[in-house]
Amino acid sequence: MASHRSSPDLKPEQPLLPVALDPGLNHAEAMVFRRHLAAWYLRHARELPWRGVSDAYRTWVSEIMLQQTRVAAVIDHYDRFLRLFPTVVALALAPEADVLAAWSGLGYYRRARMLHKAAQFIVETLNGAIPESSAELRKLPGVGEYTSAAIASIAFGESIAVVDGNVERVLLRVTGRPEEATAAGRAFIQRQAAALVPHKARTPGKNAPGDHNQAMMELGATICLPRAPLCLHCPVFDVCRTRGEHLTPPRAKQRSETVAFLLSTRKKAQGVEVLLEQRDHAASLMAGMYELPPLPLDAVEDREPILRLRHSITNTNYYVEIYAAEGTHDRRLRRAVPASKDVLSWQRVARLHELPLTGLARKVLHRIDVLSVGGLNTPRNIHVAAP
DNA sequence: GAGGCGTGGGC
DNA sequence: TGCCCAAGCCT
Repeated sequence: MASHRSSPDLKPEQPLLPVALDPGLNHAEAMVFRRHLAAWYLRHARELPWRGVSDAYRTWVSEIMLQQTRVAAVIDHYDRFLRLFPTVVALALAPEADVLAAWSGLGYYRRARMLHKAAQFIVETLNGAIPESSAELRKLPGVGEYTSAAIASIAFGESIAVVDGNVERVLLRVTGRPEEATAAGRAFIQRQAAALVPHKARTPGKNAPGDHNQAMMELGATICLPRAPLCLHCPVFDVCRTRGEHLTPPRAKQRSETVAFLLSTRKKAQGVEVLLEQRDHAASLMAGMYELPPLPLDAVEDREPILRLRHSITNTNYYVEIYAAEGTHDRRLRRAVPASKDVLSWQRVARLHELPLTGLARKVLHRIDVLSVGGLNTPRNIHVAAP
């Protein structure tokens, strides 16, 4: 690196960096922040299934599930996933389709594939031991900056800051810095977060860094909310420079679209079956997963759906209509399905929970009571009146 | 570095 | 029924 001193006769082409304007917390503010946050977390931490467990595998699974996913959705899947795959070895040995089936409804299915791959890597090359440092964890597929820091601090007490969407929002509001999607903006947040993390605990049973990181996220998730922050309940109100007001860039626009799917069932000796379509293995979206056969809208113009619901995928709000074809009687609707025969198959409803269903298919089949939660019940009442 | 990848809650 | 997002990662 060259010297930063410039010769006096050299005219600077750009103004000097506005170092004096760096709005980070000073040392005293950081101390107050950390102490108040810790006290608050002790009293207000939610009881969540993955809290208070001392099993790095479980921490890892929970953190992968929590990526861009709401706590409530994770709670719905976490216990069942761990019953099916209680150890990293069990996960590594399972067929990928089983892992996807257990993930059905959580979204971002690549996470499940990468989790599965990482488990196989751990078993085959690391003797089944989950790496204990953030640097080593970072090498696993599906484990990035956030997740490596989260697992290392929560499961192993490493003193490293996690920065997720919650932490970023909290730190932007506390410091008053406007949100900007630039390297400088991210570096600022990273510096602030790092300055707040406690040292690794020496007392056995204590985990100051892990608790602090979870407290930061908990604050963002329950108090420092995106829309209407609950500032009067905030433990760091005293040191907050904005108290809820901060600048954010405009968000991407949303689209809306109407789509239709076919619900076709038949009765066999072994039980009721439903017609499903398997998505292309090369599809970018939900590759290889099963869904109800899509119908062209012009094939259903004169009909009434048995079910309407909303389903959003990334930037698109889908208004979904489900049309029923009973047994083999309704051939016209059945023939309107554009899919080729080799991607269509009849699946026994009693075994649907073993299939990697898309979230929408799962939701529809559940809604009309073909598939109950967990897939344990036998089907009943397939004919449902339109709402 | 931008864009792709799912879903459901809430107003 | 429109819109905003939530404990990110990979390419």
